[in-house]
Amino acid sequence: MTDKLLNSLNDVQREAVQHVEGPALCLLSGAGSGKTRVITHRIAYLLKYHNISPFQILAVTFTNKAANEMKERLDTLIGENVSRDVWVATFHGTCARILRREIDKLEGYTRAFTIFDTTDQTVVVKDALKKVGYGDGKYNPRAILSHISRAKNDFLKPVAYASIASDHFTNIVAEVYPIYQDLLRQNNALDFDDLLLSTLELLDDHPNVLKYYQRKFRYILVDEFQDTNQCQYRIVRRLAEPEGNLCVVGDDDQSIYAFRGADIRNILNFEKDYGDDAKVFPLEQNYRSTKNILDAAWSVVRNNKARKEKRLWTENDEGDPVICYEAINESDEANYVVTQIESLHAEGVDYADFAIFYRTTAQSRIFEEALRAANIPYQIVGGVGFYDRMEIKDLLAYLRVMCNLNDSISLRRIINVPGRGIGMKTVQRLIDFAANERISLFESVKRVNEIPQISSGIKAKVKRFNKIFDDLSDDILPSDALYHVLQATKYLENLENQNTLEAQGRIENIEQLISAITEYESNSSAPTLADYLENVALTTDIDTMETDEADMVPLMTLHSAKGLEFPFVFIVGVEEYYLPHKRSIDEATEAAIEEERRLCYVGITRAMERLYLVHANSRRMYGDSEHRTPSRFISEIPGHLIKHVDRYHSPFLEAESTYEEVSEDPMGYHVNQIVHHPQFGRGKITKVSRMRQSMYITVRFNRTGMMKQVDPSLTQLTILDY
DNA sequence: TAGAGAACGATTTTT
DNA sequence: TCGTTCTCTA
Repeated sequence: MTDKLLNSLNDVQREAVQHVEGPALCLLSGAGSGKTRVITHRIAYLLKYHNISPFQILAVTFTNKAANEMKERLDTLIGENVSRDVWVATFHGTCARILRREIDKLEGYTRAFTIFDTTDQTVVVKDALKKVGYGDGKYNPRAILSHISRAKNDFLKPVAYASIASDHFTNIVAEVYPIYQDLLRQNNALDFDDLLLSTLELLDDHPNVLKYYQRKFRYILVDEFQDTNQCQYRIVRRLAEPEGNLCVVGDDDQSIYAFRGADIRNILNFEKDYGDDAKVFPLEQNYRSTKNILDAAWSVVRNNKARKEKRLWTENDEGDPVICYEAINESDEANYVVTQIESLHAEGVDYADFAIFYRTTAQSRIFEEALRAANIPYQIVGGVGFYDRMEIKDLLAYLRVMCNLNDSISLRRIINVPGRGIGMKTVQRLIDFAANERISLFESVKRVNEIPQISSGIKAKVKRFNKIFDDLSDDILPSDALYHVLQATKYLENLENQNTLEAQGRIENIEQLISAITEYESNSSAPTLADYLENVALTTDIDTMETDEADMVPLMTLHSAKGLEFPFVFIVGVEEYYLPHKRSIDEATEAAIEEERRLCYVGITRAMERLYLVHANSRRMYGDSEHRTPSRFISEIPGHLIKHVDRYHSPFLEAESTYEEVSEDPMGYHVNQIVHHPQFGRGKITKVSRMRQSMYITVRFNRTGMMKQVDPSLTQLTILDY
């Protein structure tokens, strides 16, 4: 039986899975080297052969997507009965879950706490700025927020931060930070950083709590370890302290979130931190890309100084050279990509097998337009999230107030939504009253009668609003809460009356929200409003978008591309000022450029079969045309791996003109036949063609999803089915 | 209080 | 240039 679990692994993977004794384990996992496979197999191995209980395992990821994927793989590997008891969650999810049980041990919080997103945070910072007398908009709330966030990642509480504040701006931040924190507490709210920081505080200051979780989690696994910040690393170290097995998996070359506090030193110094206890396994065999793509990726990333020396290898084919297209301008760039997609699609490549990556979200527009014009279905991955839509935020704000009456930020959002005649002045009076009486805004709304400055007509309106929250049971189901709000506010009727296309879209979104809530309730063993809202707060995009179903070209930023793979990849805007980005160049530090180089590396290593690097000589920027030069990263790829083309010299298009599509090969092969290839396995014929005297059969292989052109006179294909 | 024009500012963003 | 946020006025 052991063999069955370990059979599908290569030697290093197997060793890593079986290395159970000795606490610290670090897997230096290159792109496409099967790390999720190792993590899941390791969990299965612990459960099956080391008698570990599933309750004792904690697996932490960074994204919900990764967590879900891991859960699914575990389900198939060890069965749902066992896998559901393994704690698999994101860092923030893990912390939220712990805090949901323990937070009343921290001063000023209750278990009904709300998680504030970036929008909420910005409102709070603006309030805090006003409070300390900088309400004139001189300071950018987002800049202040990012300083506060960074401070929290470094465990700097307001007092500690104030003592190190040096220049003018940080001194302002030092003034705002404590007020910001007070406001959060008054709202019974935590921001994303607080989830981590408060958990760490809880573990540090409450030995009983620490002991409980240390005993519980005897085996801890951390995915994407290169993306952990100091706080996250401290949390897992703490939990793993006694005997705990800490297994981290990561790749320093794929660390691209330094701007969010990720600290590459965590992975570079892991061995130092754990001394002789640390065992490092490098996973260097790549199962994803062609040799050429892998070599190109390496030739770029090797120029970084802050990295562990390693080089991926593969048994895959050499493949095509990297295609570097020099476009005249941004529309030529978009046209080229679309033309390539069209002609490859005509050869049988699915739209979903392509991907277009760009550095900045603004770049997506021209590609959207070009794709739309060419009637090619596409999909923006990770764009404006479903939960960021206005109508969804409004309705969820109602639910948030129901759950946590102290959440004044949400209350303020909805007090006049839909419009009910409670204006800014009235709201300000309510806020002032709350401040004077040292009560929450909700309490102030309740006691509106005591505010003389508010006219009796408006008082009635405020009372009518307040009534929405009367007589709600504590354990109201999220769906019932939503129905109650929709009914009490006539939100849908309001939209229907607007009779616009936009309103129609909003109504559809609300319908989607209803089904999302229903789905949550049927999936959850104990659905509560607080738990639902937590799920929403910690989910970026609606994960129910079935990417497998629809055949669309995905468009995304290089950041969003991490963890994914596609047969045909276009990286666009590979120019100085985009990649590396102007900001990073202006920073003039080695570290900033190295991060951009890693971003480029991540993009390159997504490609399985063919990679296109596209750059334009000129580009319209903020109005006028700008000259652009190819990225320095392109020149880091040696000549034999890359083929430079432009509008007049396109090798693949040229080749096509000599191709002639035919209905059947003389040997009897035809389209849609299922065939077996000695090396690649089962596949389906998508095209039969002739170039000069030779026949070519294009086959799409099931296992890899790759398209290959096979010469049937050289390779033995077995016809399996029709 | 809502809606229209001015003013601003434009990397990336797992949670 | 263009999309979002803010401010002022009807």
